[in-house]
Amino acid sequence: MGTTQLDTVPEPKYWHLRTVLSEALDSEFSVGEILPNERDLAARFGVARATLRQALEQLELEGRLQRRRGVGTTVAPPRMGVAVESEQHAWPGAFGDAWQPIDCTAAVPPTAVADILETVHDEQVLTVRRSRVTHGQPVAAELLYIPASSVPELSGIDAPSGVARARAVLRELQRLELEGQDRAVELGSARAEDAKELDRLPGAPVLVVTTRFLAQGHTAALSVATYRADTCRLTFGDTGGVEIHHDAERRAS
Amino acid sequence: MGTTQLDTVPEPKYWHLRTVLSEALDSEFSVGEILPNERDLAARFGVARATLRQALEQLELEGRLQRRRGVGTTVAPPRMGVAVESEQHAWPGAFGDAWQPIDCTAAVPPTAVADILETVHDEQVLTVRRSRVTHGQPVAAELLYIPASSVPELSGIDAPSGVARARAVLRELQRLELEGQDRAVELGSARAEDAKELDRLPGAPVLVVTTRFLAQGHTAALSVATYRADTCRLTFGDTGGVEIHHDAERRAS
DNA sequence: TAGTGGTCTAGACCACTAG
DNA sequence: TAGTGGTCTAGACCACTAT
Repeated sequence: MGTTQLDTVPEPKYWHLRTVLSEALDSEFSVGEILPNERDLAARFGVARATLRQALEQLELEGRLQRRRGVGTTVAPPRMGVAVESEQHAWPGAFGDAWQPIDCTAAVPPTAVADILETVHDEQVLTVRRSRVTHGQPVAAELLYIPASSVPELSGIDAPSGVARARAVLRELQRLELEGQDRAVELGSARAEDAKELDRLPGAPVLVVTTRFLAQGHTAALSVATYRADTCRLTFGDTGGVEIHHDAERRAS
Repeated sequence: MGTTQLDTVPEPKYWHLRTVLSEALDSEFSVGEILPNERDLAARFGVARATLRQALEQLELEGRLQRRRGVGTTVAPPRMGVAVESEQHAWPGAFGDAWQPIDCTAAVPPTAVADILETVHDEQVLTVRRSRVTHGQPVAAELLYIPASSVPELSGIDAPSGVARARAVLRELQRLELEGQDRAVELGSARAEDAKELDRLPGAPVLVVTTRFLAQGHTAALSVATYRADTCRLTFGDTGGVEIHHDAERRAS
């Protein structure tokens, strides 16, 4: 037998496979290299394709592999560090922020958002879509919810929607005094819309960063940003741009 | 056909199922309630069990469901907010920190860790295991790597290992002046050891929080904490204990 | 022991990409 | 059009939990 026999608690095949593949990736493959296709790999390891896929899914979740339909499975580059905290204590859209406004609409937000914004449940709020691109790759999609009460001067602005409108709204926000902000990170799965923007399939794992911006004793804006969990490492640095050794990190078992 | 026909881009069954189940959870189930078993559910929706499971996996990833072998699938409570930033600018083990020391050993760390600590690759470092429990439930497991050079006075301490040793090491750490810290969050999958401590299966999704503690111009300690991604929402609050409405948040599609 | 979720198989077909 | 990964099926057996 190829497998160890005296397993007191038999390890699932896919988990063992994950380990074997992981070690092979470290020693025998370099970034960007294409792996054999799933059918061949499954045959080579003597397992069903579904089992092999379970192992590949794990490795993709860990950011080690990248799979693209119609193309193949490649060795992923180390996750890129994406600074989140750098925007601390500044409104979205402040100078130097990493986001690109896409458009702006007025819409009734999900009830969850309405609750946080303390608006009535069927009241429209301004919704700015933004996207964040790093090294030419889309890494995050954001929805910024802004109650009309946060930008009272907005009526004088003509652009009814689109990027111009988005910029105008963000400009108006800067006039308020920012009293603080609040951040949470959790795991989620990409909604169809976000998945498209992030160039992933629906349900892809994402890190959801929810930020509340406080002004005048209320939540003046709420940002819900979804980052690709496979390619991103969110950094919250106190110490400036000190870089952690990514390459090494991934071997940390 | 039971399915809608004019699907221009046919939605995968499991994704549609996820949506249907998600809505059912919102409207027809309450926290802790047990769902019908997978075979029944699959039959009821007219799909194979594997497909049904794909939908359940999604919902579990999103923290909506909890599945336990031999027991069943239950509706999960809202994710709990776990404060990460509150420990800012304090050494691990400082008064009021949320972690319980488990033990302390000396061991050669993974090369990744050695690189960050700037130790020689086969040099032993102190390794403190700690765990974090909230509301009676284990939420995170941590490995704290401390080069011997960070705690020079340690030789005078007798406890060779175990909790006492761990406490002693942490106490020694407080003597250094903390110059800053550095944090990163990324998605990972639980190693067998962590999985056990977190009461999950190996490979379960976790949020890995890596913190570097800087003193004397070097990385004086490195913390790698793995949080259960299904039950935890990591919070980084500037504004004290303002609570976000969890319940609502989960409906935000 | 009965019932649950977890693993695994051996197929089939589909959607997408590139030559 | 050939080859890839993505979806789906209908089974089987195993590990675990409660009774």
